[in-house]
Amino acid sequence: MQFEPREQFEQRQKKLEQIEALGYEPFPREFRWTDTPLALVEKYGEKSAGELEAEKLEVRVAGRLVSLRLMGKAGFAHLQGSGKRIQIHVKKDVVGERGFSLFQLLDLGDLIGVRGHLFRTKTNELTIRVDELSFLSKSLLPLPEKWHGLTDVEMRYRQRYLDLIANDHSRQVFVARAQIIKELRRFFDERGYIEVETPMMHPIPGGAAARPFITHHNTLEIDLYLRIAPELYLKRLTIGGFDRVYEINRNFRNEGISTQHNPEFTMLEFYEAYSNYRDLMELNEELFALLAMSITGSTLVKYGEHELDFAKMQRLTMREAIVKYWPREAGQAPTEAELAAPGGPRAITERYNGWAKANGAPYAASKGTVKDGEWTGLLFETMAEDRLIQPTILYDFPTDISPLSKQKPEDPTLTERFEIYIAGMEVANGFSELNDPAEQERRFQAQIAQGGEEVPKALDVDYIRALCHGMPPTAGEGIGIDRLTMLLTDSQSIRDVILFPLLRPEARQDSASGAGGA
RNA sequence: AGGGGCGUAGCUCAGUGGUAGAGCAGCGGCCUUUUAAGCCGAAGGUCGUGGGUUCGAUCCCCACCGCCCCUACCA
Repeated sequence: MQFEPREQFEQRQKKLEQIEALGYEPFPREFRWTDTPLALVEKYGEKSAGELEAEKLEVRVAGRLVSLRLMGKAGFAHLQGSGKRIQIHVKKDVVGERGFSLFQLLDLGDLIGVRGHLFRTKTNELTIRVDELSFLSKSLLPLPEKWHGLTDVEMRYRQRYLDLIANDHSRQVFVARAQIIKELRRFFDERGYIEVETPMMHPIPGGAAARPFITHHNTLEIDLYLRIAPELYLKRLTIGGFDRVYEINRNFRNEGISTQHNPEFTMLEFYEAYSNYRDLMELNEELFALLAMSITGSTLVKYGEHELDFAKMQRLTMREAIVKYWPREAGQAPTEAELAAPGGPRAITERYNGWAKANGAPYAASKGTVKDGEWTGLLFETMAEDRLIQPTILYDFPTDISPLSKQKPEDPTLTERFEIYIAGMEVANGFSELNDPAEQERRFQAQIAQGGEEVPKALDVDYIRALCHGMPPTAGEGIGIDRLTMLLTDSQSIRDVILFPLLRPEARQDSASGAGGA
């Protein structure tokens, strides 16, 4: 076991031995505390020096040493815990010879506990006069620099614990993430939903279009796929009588990595029997406003250069969005009727691409797609998606790109499906669930016939059989928790809201590989 | 995968074709109300890795590794 900086590592190990020689346990088992640093600041932050003197309250607090100013026979330091710091004052004539020897052997980063009482210094800072010092754990490696903190992005991701110690903002983001998930649970629990867990390893990966990760089960001697969506299992549960279910957990998609994509990401999926997609739209408006309010304190949320208004959501059909965001420079915008006509979307895409390619604008890459609905989806993505900054419900998706959604009764080329776009990101996807087993089988077969890496290779016969047992009319939706967290914490990269985002494993260059005995 | 940028002390960063500096942290010394503590002293680097050009490379060129951004794939 040997890590850089070697010299400091060895010095600190020696200090640990000296601490042990003083009679302190090097790795004690517990510390009984009365308050966290945060609790002290909250409880006594307003009390005057006189009030504190009169009460002479004894407190016991544990934390990490994050600043240290030693002056001969006394010293000040800050203990960090619960995201806050509290100053301590250690005097030799109070803690005694042994206690002060310990204090002198401490390094920034060490974990200690103190017993003492509160007072205010000359500069009026709330401080603990330490009567007794407890050694709790040694930091053998130095903390990042105290003033600039840790800014190296790579180290912030790889060694997130350092980021969390050094950067309070980072800690706040993950606290907010936890609150978001808690609020989501509360929201759905209150509405009679039951939380479930469905398999992460699927024999047939379904419920979305994505390339899966492959793994293997030894005893069964079968390949399994890390799930790309829980959808098909959750719908089996609505068949089983769980009329309102949700699951919050990871999905895995073997795709690229970007500021908006991590190979494993967290989704909330929920299903509500006897409702349709319009009901979900209303539920979403309520949910997003409530979340914004409870996490940020307002329905107006700063995100980068934008101020997002979660109090209202614009609603647009996909065709309306194409008409609305059609670039003026590309000539006359198509009409919705043209987009609805057979062959229309393809002709319109070709017209648009002609202009886009001549003018260096993004164009709709066809990659072998042929159906009208696919052209429509491409057109939307090309010209409208990243312009949907304010929360927008985009609805009425083409059937061609919505294999699990129920068709609109008046227009079978469209489905009762919507997605929510905020800051140009897709954050939710919901629809009236297709529960006609024959139609579902047709759509699956069509997918398989079309082929492609993102499409299941085999028909999920059990799912079709489940539908044959009768699924109630149901509306279901998935919400991307990582992206939602980005929006509510003003984070520009998904890696800033995932504690340990996937990075390429670092090549071991130092001797740390010899740490096998740890 | 393609394009652009970055990689110098443990951390945050300067810098130059003649083998490197600052602040903080660390080490030694002084200091019992300091707070980015101060003062004095000493130490710390195969300048991401490997080639090449050159009398000489941390700097110029090439390749590789890692990270970031954009594009592509995708939610």
